[in-house]
Amino acid sequence: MRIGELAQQTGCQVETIRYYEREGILPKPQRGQNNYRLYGEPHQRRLQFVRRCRDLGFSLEEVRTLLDMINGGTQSCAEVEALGRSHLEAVREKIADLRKMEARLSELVSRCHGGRTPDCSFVEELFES
Amino acid sequence: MRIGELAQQTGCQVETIRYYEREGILPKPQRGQNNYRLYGEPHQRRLQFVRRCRDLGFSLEEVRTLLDMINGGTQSCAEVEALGRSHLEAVREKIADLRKMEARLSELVSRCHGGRTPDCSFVEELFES
DNA sequence: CTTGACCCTATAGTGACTACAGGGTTTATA
DNA sequence: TATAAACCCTGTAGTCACTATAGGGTCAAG
Repeated sequence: MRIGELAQQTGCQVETIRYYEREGILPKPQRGQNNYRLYGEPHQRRLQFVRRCRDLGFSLEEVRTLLDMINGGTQSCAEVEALGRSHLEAVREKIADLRKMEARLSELVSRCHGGRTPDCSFVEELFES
Repeated sequence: MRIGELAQQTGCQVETIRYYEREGILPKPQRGQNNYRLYGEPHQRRLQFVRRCRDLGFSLEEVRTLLDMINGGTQSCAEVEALGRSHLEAVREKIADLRKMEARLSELVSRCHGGRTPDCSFVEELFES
């Protein structure tokens, strides 16, 4: 199939697929007489793997690492697990950060009573505290 | 004070301060005979405002909007509140996203029992599901 | 005087895309 | 058959919010 269909099948943009190829995340596919890329199931499965990892917040570098582990053929589930746990920890930290942000924003917003007053506690606190 | 001291006082990098000036977030300061930037308290207070907004996850564009509201002199606390609430909502959505991510990662990781097995459920699920 | 810290401008790089320019190929329709 | 729109290609630049580097000037302390 051509790149447009692969994009549809995987929910990944055409341009992103080309980007992944340039970055070495996807191998170069075969080409037709017209120089169009031609993809088969292995490419599709690999791209779906990449997208799932990305959806889980893995960076491309981490995805690359995972793919290397798999393709090395000497994949150790312990290494994969370690990467997964490390990333899970990062996600939890990010959640914690955002929760702090949320709490502070909630507080600031709750002190807003709207209106056309020149004194806005939201702004005042950000300027002073 | 010079830029290095302003950086220290505000916890903001020298290069970031220059960047903010280029982006129009900070007004151009006066210069000394040596062409060094010279900052006073108004600049410091403004930069601290910018940093606090950034720490709360506001984009530079949103910061710019807030500053315009304030400097327009016709600031309406309702507008500020609206921006704050909208942003708070975005933060909550991001948290929800991350929570989903966390849950999925937790699930995948919990199925990992380590070891040198060629069958890694983590990888298998990402390739197949 | 020397040297290291500080300052300056201009420009490029980061990560993960996304958009655009300019041009070729395919497909569906009149 | 002709046409127009959709699709494909490569190369390059832009997005966002910084961050780093190159090359050069100024200041302050020893």
